[in-house]
Amino acid sequence: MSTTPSRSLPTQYDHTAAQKRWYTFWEEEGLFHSEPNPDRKPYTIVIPPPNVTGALHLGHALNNTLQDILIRQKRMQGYETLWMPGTDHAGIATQAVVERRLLAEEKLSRHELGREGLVGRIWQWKESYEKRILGQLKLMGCSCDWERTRFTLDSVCARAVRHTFFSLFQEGLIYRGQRLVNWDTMLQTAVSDDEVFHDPVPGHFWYFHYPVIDPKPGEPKHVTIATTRPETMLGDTAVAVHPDPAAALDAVEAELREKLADAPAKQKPEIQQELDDLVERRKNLLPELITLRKMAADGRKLLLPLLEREIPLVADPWAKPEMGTGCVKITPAHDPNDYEVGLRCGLPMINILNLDGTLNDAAGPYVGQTVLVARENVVADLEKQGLVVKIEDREIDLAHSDRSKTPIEPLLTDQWFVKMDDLAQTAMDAVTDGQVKITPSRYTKGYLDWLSEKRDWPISRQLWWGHQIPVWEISFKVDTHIDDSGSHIANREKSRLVFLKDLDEFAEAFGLTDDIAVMPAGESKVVYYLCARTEQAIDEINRFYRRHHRARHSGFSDADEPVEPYLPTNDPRDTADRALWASISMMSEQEQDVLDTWFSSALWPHSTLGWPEATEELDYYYPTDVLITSRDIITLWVARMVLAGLHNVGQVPFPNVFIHPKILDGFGEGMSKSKGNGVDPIDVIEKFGADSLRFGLAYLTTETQDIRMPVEFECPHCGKLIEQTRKNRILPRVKCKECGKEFSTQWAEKPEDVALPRGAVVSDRFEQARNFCNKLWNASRFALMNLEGYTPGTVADEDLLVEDRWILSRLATVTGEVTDALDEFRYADAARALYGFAWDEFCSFYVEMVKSRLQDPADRPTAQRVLAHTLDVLLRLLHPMIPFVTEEVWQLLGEIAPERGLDELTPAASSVMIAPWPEVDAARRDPTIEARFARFQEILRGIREIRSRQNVPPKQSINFSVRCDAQTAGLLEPMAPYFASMAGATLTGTGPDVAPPALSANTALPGVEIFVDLAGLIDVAAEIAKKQAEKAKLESFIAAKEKKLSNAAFTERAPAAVVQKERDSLAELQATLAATLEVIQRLSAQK
RNA sequence: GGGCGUAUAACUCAGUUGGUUAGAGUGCGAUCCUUACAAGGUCGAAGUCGCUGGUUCGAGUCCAGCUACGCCCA
Repeated sequence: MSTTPSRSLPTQYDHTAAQKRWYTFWEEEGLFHSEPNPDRKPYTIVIPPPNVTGALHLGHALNNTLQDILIRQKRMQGYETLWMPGTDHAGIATQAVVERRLLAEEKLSRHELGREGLVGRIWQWKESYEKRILGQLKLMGCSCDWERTRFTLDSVCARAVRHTFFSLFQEGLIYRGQRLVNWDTMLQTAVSDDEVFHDPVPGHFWYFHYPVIDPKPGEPKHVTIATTRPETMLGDTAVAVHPDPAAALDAVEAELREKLADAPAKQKPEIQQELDDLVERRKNLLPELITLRKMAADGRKLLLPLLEREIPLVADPWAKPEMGTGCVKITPAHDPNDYEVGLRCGLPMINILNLDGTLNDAAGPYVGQTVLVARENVVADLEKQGLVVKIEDREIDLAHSDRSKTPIEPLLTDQWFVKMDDLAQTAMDAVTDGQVKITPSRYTKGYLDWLSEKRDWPISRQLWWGHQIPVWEISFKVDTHIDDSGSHIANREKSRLVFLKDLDEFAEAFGLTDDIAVMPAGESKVVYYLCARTEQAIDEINRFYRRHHRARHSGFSDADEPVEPYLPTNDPRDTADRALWASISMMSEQEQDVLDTWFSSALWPHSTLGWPEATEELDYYYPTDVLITSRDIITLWVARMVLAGLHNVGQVPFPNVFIHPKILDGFGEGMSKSKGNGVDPIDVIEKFGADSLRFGLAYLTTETQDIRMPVEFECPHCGKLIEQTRKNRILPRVKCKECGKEFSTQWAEKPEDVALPRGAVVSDRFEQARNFCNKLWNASRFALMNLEGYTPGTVADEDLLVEDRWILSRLATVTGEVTDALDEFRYADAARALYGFAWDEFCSFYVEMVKSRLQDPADRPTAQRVLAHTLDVLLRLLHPMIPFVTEEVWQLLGEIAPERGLDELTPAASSVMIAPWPEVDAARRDPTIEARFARFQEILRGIREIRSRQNVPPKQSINFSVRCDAQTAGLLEPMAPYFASMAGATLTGTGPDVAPPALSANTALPGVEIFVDLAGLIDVAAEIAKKQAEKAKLESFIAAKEKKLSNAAFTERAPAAVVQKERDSLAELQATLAATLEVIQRLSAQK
């Protein structure tokens, strides 16, 4: 590109071409890649791996922009910088979308397709979305080391998962147990609490009678219970009543009375009503509850209707005497609270559900029916028996699966868990002792609170997409055993199995290597779990399985099998071994469940670096430097990464966690595709450019506020923006208000909708950033055009003019501000500092002022050098936020000014991406110059304001004089040319003796009075009006100040400096008022 | 119910340890196609800092209570 820039540079920055050009350039130059380099300090960030479930949205754009800004800055600062990219398999979420599609498009269930088939489909999905996601990141300009891209389900991560599981297993931190889980009957898997949302739905409250068996005289013949899920009565194993109903009512009443006393008047009636109800209840209900309580103590039983099962009446505080009937049915296998009661009271737990949500054998006549059908039938049958007391309408807070959107059924199932006690403590300690710092610090509390509950982590998921749990189960015969002579005996204690008490011996007996661990499943010593650490160990277990299979089905005489160590011989030991093998009654294949996705995500900071191998990367890059993520996964992910890092590597994964804001729409709601208010970063990039996307997001990343971003549809026909509302955002097609034509949205499914052109969802929040990039582009364009004939050279201080010294001083200050802000994750501060400097100082003043000097052959070289240098530093400061436009300009600047610098000439780096980050040039800081310059700006603004209010035509030049002290006069005189070029005003006089022209407009500033000679032009009436308004304002300020200063309390107690400041300020105001009065008088005389 | 956060111009947001007359961008009004930039320039209007009370010489800022909204946990 050696043509004259002025010819080839468009006046509008073309982001599309630049993005493609420079991203390719960076990639080809290998600038994203990092290798361990002992000569430099490392700086590492691992990407929060986006789910392969779907494409990236604006939240991801924010998350990754913030990471790239730091990565690019640190790279410029000379660190060996690694940004580790990758994606997450997101078990249930991904399987759910693929299953939904399978059903919609091919009418196939996962069971019809089979495990292998479904997993194959999900891999296809993963491939296409991974490609799309990585493509989006590249379009955004992310400088990830793509050669190192990982996936949480790839072989490297899988190895880390197996090793982690194995060591936890070996340490006894993993167990299998029964647990009430949230069961998704559609996907047929447990889902975690985080994957459940509650939605109020209209329902009923049914009241039933349960008959009492053999009531004694005076005792009720039945107990009344209420339920929202009648079918669960089939799993009831008790009815509970409060152990001390009177005391419980007392407590509630006391609380209500206290509340009543404190309540504001308007709430009192409501609370009083509650109290009245309570009194009523005490009268009508309490005696019966007390009787029931006694009956429970006496062991009275009830007859569960329909199934005719005897169930006990128990006493448990879960039964609230102030609620419902005061009695509550207990279904331990299908309700979390009842489960607790079941544990406390030692009740049987009867599961009535099949995994698909139909009722099982335990439901008796209702077997095979779905929950809803069974509900109707149960109610109908109870009605026939006259046991339904009443039915109330009621809104029910129903749990739904976030994945399938179907209601959750609580279900008791076997699950795998990680014991969290010690692990959680390590993660808490890491934060309390400062090894890990969370910014903003307020998120620390939530992290610690959550971990302190130390709830065991359920890690198994009944899914097919994920890391299959590396566990195999074997069980031994309990009825017959083998004695030393090899004959079967019934006495277990004499069995050869006694040595299985020692797990080492177990391993030895079965010839297991160190890569297989054994754990007894419970007390019985009959069932054991084997866990494999490596691929080889898995093979070994498979061989183990085949051997057992042979031993059981063909004995040891199978001549077809290749020779293996345990072939039968006449050796008595072999006989014993044979007996041992034969004693295995069942050996399962590998556990079918997979691990919770977060199990593999937790390892991400070290698994991606090659752990458990002692790789050079792990040694060099670990711990990473910062984790940048959003607040909703602090517990799910951040906490688990910390404890996994400590457990596996012995070091925290990162010393810093930065939690960034969430992006909301104009209604304050989170963005999501399912709401239709999601903005695709690609749409923003196409319309505004990647730099604008990035700068706009960084500009809004403040510490406390979420980012609210009203969104609009962009009409593809006329480009008009149509405000998005809650109504139109869910329509498949929207009509443009401007041109009347229709366009399609993400909801378009019908062919006639799909055929319409698509309307992008955008936000004009990015306009400011787009305009800023364009402003920078044009200032650069000006510089490039005026650098023709640039000769490299240092600049002597005495050659610098006021504006040079001013801009260099400001540049030094801003460099410090931006560096500090980024160090503390204050992105918005950094962006705002740069925005203000580049636009209001560099463009609006420096560039304007340097124009005339560039026309003067004598001044031109110095002006060019300062201009080139300032632009150079500015580009470097802006590069992390807006990498493309800065690179575009950097390259052009490099052609015309390949060597730059004021004190020392330096050849420009081949890319701004690897140019050194600017250092604060403290020697250039000059507060005096900055203050003087501010004075100049004030006066300039005063003149412009007069021009404007007097409607002086822009082309007409005016004369002005300034009455001021000699020092200010000395400052202003050299600025005369700038008043001419920037305000079309000729300076005709300065100093204390300046007299106002006969007809003039004036502006009074502290210590300065400006007179603009407006003979023949002035609108006297307007001017007087203006001055009168000013006078009134000044007078009110003065009055306020005088009052303040006459207050002895103020002058005595406030710091002297503050009081003096007020006095000075009052004096200035009074002087200004005097000047204003003088003008009014003069103008009035002219009238 | 517990925790965290937010409330400042029509909109989106800044506002450091309390201290002159509370700022920016968008939008609005006026004006200008001045050869870097109309995605621009210049100027202007626009605020009971959610409400109530307290601390203080002084509160957008600190404290308490209240209201509204958002998020997290149960």
